[in-house]
Amino acid sequence: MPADLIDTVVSLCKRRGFVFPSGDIYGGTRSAWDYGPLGVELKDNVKRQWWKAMVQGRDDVVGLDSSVILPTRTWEVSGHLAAFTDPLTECQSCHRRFRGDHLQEAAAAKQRIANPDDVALAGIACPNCGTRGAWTEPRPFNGMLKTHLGVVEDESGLHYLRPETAQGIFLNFMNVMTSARKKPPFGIAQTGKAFRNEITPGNFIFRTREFEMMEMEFFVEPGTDEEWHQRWIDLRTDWYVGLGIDRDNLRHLEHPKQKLSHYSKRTVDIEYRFRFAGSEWGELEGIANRTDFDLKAHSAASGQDLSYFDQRREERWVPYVIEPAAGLTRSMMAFLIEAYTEDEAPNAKGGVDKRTVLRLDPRLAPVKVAVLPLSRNADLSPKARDLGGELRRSWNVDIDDAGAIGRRYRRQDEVGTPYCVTVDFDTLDDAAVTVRERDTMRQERVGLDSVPGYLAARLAGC
RNA sequence: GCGGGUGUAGCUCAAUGGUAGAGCUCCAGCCUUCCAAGCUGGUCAUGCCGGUUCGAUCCCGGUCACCCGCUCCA
Repeated sequence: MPADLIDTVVSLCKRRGFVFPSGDIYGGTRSAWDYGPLGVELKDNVKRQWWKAMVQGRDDVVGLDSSVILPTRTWEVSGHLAAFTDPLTECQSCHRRFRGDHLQEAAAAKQRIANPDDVALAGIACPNCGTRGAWTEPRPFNGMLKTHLGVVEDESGLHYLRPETAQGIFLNFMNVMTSARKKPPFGIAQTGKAFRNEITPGNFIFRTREFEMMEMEFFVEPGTDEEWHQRWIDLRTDWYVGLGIDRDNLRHLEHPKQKLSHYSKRTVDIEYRFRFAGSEWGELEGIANRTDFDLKAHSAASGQDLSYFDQRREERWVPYVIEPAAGLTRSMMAFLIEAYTEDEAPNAKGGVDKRTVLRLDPRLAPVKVAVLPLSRNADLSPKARDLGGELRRSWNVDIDDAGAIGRRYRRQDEVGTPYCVTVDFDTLDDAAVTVRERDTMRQERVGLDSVPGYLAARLAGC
């Protein structure tokens, strides 16, 4: 395994059309990536597996697709406008940046001053280099991206792009609960884009300003929330393992109390061993107990009752919310890194070659089957196209008749295609083909008519 | 946004103040070709803008992008 595993995978992604830098011909734009032909398949497959596990596979979760732009009031009430607007100041000596209010709070506590605002920033020494009072004027740094609706760019048209998809779920809580005839415990799930004005984007598709999330808000009776929280932590961890992530490359990180988000009572992150330069682990998903914070806040601000009438107890209560919130592009990256392997395979010259294989779960593989005519001669290509066309009704299929057969096997291995079907000269006589499996390189002769059934048995759930 | 570093084909690496080369990849052709084979041919590059100069990929300025640091958190 290469030491610079991430670099190797990133390079593979660009070379084979998984991920391109966005706006490449204009020199690229900071922190944005486009998903190429194979990348969009892989990303959609991850999303589909999440949806199957979280929505279609359960009778207590339903789906939703809410809009990116919501009423501005949403973000005032949710607390994001306040929480995402941090006054940042920079030490002009060492150029480190700090939260101005945090510096004042720390100094106030030290000097036993009640109100942090009474502490002058000019008197505070830089925690990094010790220089006193070399601070720039604190400037608000807003983590939300702004846009203006309407033809006139004024304050009345100011809107924000959602920094999480969850709020669209809270706003639709009553609509969904009554129309879908659900009652707690039940959940609402959605996937979609979210936007954050990150200070430091980077690590390939790990942190970007525009990103895709998979979120589910699970509404439960107060008092049962802690039990449900733990259950979802386990379920979500098992999901990654079930799709091929080694349990040893996953860990749970309990958020310390003082670092909890403004809405959270307890948050546990599922982290993956990305092996970044600088930090080994990176977050895949946060599972938060959001309590009744959001529903209560929106209820109070809108005047709409967002409580549930419990017929059994004959009383109203506002549900607590357990939220597994996953980064789609982050888990895609984790699946890629986990799947990347290099081994050795004999070549036609009698030597040994490096063989790169993406051992993706077949459910995630961008291409399920490759159909390879051994030669372009002897009418093998038309035969292959006929077979490919038939298989295409069920799966994403690649037909490749260019170059040596060994090279084409290797190409498919590199992008994780689980099965290759080779049409050879004998096919014309015996109406059979060779099916070759990615992981074992095992080959089996299968009659043409049996190929769809043979593959269907092995690609169940794809 | 600030500091430091880096920008030559898709990748790895050359070279030069005066026509930018190679290997691999990729594409086409030949070959009854089952694990990156062989032979022939082909496509593709000095990030962008400006300055100095007869002439700039090379020197200078700006800009953009990337990498490292400032932890933002899906």
